[in-house]
Amino acid sequence: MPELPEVEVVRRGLAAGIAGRQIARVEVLHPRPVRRHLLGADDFATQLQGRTFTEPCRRGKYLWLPFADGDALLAHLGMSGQFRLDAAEAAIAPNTRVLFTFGDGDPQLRFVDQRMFGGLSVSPDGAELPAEVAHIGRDPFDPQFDLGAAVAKLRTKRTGVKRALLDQQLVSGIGNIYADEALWRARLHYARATDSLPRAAAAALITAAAAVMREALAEGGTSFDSLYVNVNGSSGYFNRSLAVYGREGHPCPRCGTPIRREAFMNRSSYRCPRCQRVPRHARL
DNA sequence: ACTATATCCTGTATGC
DNA sequence: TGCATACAGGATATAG
Repeated sequence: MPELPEVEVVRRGLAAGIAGRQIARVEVLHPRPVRRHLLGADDFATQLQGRTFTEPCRRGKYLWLPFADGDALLAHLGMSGQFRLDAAEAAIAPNTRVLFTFGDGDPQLRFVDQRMFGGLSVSPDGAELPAEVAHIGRDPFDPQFDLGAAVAKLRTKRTGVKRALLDQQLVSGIGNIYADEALWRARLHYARATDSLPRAAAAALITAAAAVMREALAEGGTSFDSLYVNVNGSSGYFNRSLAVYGREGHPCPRCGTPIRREAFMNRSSYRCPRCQRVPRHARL
């Protein structure tokens, strides 16, 4: 759901909405989203009081909101996390988990998360790069992203190519939706063995993932329902441009063959059975 | 060391 | 109508 383009839309919304603002009060309405803050919800709220946000940062699907003092608020949207900027007097939406009130008044920052796979925590000295994010690979939007290195690393893996795309330590930011779209563009089956993939094919695959995510960002991200929205509560339009994801039975935009949905890693994978043939040596 | 699987969580949709 | 089940899937702990 929120993958790189969606998280970037949120980051930009936060840049406009909270940079430079000082926190007056934090209220944790549900403890689960702050479970990674090991000192507990009360400490989380107390620690944040009086801090001033600077420009928000992102790597892959991780967000962090640095403070002027060098620490940071670390955030992951998980499956259904949202940041919303709402007037303090506006009704509290269902599944609102954490409220941030600022010294300058409106708007409030609200963290809403239905499934609570995401979460917030304070990362000491995390302004530059939180320790919790250090193991995550650079994403394709990162100026220091190294395509050659990513290709080399992918080809050393002994697994299927979709697993490799979803591995955030290899290339970050890609989730189930953009993995399927990239595989379709590169005409690869998800179970194609990474170690049998020619260098050029691997490069084309990662480049396709970057391209589809860039196009999605330009459309404001992908959304199927109200679970992914920007800080204003509205959703992007890229789902209109998806070739295969969520399109079981619809014709492949390239060859017209009906798209197939298959179980994969406890979730779904969508592919064109003609453009993306089962490889001789499939590897899941 | 590396790869694969189970787990967390809630709301919505579907089947009987 | 009501209850049970499937599904959405990101990241990580744990198992192999």
